[in-house]
Amino acid sequence: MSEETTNAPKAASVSMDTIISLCKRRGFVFQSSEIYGGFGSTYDYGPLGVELLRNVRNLWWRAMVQERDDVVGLEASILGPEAVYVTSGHVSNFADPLVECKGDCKKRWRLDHLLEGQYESEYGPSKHDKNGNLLCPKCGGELSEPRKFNQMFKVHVGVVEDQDSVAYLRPETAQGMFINFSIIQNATRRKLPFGIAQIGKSFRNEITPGNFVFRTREFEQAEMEFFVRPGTDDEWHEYWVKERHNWYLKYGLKPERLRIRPHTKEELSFYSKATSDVEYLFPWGWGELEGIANRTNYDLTQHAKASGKDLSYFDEETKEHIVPYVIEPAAGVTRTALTFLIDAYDEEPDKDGTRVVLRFHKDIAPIKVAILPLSKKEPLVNLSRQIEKKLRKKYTVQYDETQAIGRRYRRQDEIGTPYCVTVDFDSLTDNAVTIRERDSMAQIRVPIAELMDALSERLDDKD
RNA sequence: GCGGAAGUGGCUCAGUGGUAGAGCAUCUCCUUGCCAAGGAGAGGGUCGCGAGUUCGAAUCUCGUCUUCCGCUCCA
Repeated sequence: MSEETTNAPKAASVSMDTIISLCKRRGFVFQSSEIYGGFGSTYDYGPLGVELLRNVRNLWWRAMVQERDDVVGLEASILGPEAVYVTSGHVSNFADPLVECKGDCKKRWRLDHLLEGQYESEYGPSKHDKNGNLLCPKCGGELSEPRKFNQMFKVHVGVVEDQDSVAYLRPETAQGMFINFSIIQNATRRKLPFGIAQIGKSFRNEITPGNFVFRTREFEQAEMEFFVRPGTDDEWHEYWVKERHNWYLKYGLKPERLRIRPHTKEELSFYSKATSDVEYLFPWGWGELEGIANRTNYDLTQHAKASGKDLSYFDEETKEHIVPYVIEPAAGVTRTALTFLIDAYDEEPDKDGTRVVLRFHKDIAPIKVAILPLSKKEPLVNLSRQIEKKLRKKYTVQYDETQAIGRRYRRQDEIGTPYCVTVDFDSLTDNAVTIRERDSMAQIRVPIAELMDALSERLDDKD
C-alpha cells in the first residue's frame, strides 16, 4: 500500500523557523499567553489563522457530511464522566508506566514493553541484578521506580471540594459517537452502513509536545465513525483510506510528500484491528496527518457491557441484532492547517531578493481577494471602497492602500491571497479594474460590472 | 520528567558589570506610482520572569517559566 518511489521524496525545503516566524509576523498562529512568558504547548490563532482553520474544517465537513447521505453530524460535550473513559480503556491504556535508567544512558522505557521483552530484539535478553530486578536493557544501569504518565486531563466537577466527582477532558472525540450511537441511529433512521462525524477539541497530556502546532496538548480533531456490517469492514477500511488520501490531494498537497503507511502489529492501538496513516513529509521527517483505523466492535461492545444498554443494530432484513464494526478516519485540524501552510510555502528569486508566496489552494487561502487602489488619492479610494464592500458579501477581503503597489502585491503573496484587484486612474474613466493572479502574476483588465462574475469563475466551484 | 542548547524592540541579531544598538518590518508626509526596499520624519525594547551579589547587572549567581534537539506518545 505504501507508495515507494524510486526517487526519494523531498520534504519542503523551508525550515520550521521560517514558518514559525511567518506565522507570527502575519498573524496566523503564535505562542499562547506570551505576555506571561508563554504557556507550554498552547497556541493562539490570529486573524489569518482562524480563517485558515475555518476553511479546513468547512472543507472536511462538506466532504464528509454535507455531500453524503450516509454520514450525519454530532457535537458532543468535551467533559465526560469517568465511566466513559474507564469503559473505553483510556483510563488504563492511556497511562503508560515508565521507568528511567539511573545509570549513564538516562533512557526511558515503557515498563509494560520491558516486561513483555519487546526490547530484546534490539538489546538482547533482559538483564537482571542479583535480586532479580530488571536493569536497563541498553547500559545495564539501575532503573527508577515506575511512574505513571496519564495522558488524560482529569478535572473535578462540583463546587464542594470533598463531594466533587472526577471527570475527564476527552482525549478523542470518538467516544461521543459511540455513546450516542443508538440515539442518533433512532433519530435519523439510518441503515448500515452509516457514519457519525464530529469536529472539536481534544486534550492529551502529551509527555513530549513539539514541532510547533504539530503535537500539542490541546488540539482539534475531525473524526468520523463509520458503522458497517462485520465482514465488510476490510473493504470499507480500504475505501476510507483512499477517500481521505484523495481529500488531501484535492486541496493541493504535493503527492510526493504524501504516503499511506499501514501500522505494524506492535504499534496498533489497543482498540484497533488495522490502522493506516496518511503521512506527510514534514521538514523534520514523515509525520501522521490522519489515522484510518478499524476499531472493530470494540467500543460499542464495551459500552454496552458497562452501561447495560443495548447498543446493537437491528437488521430488518435478516432479523438479527448486529454490533457494527467501525471504521474511523481521524484527522487533526490544527495539524492539517499547519501542513497546508508548509506545503504551500514557496520562495522564488527576484531581481535582488526573494518573493515569498504561499501557494494555497483557493479554497484553503484565508483571504481570497485584496483590493488595492493604486494611489490613496480620491476618488480612487472611494471607488475602491465601493468595490470592497460588494466583494465582502461573498469573499474574505483585505483592503490595503499603504505604500507602493509592488510591495502590496508581495504582502498578499506572503499570505497566499489568490487574487488582487487593482483600481487605477483609468478605472475612473473606463470603469474597469485589473485582476492580478498570485501564481503567474499575470494581469487582466475587466469591467467593474463584470468583476464579481470574473472572480466567481476563478474562486467558486463549478458543477 | 531526564540529558543538551537557548530566551535582547514585530522579525533577525550585535552588545558581557556603568542605566540599550543595527538591519528588516510598521506608521506619517512627499513621489500619477502596476510587481518590494526613492526622499524626509516618527513610534516601538529595561534586555523571559523572580530573587541574590554589587555603589551599580541585559552582562555574575540561584530559582522559575518558555522554546529547540533527543528518549516516549499520538490526530
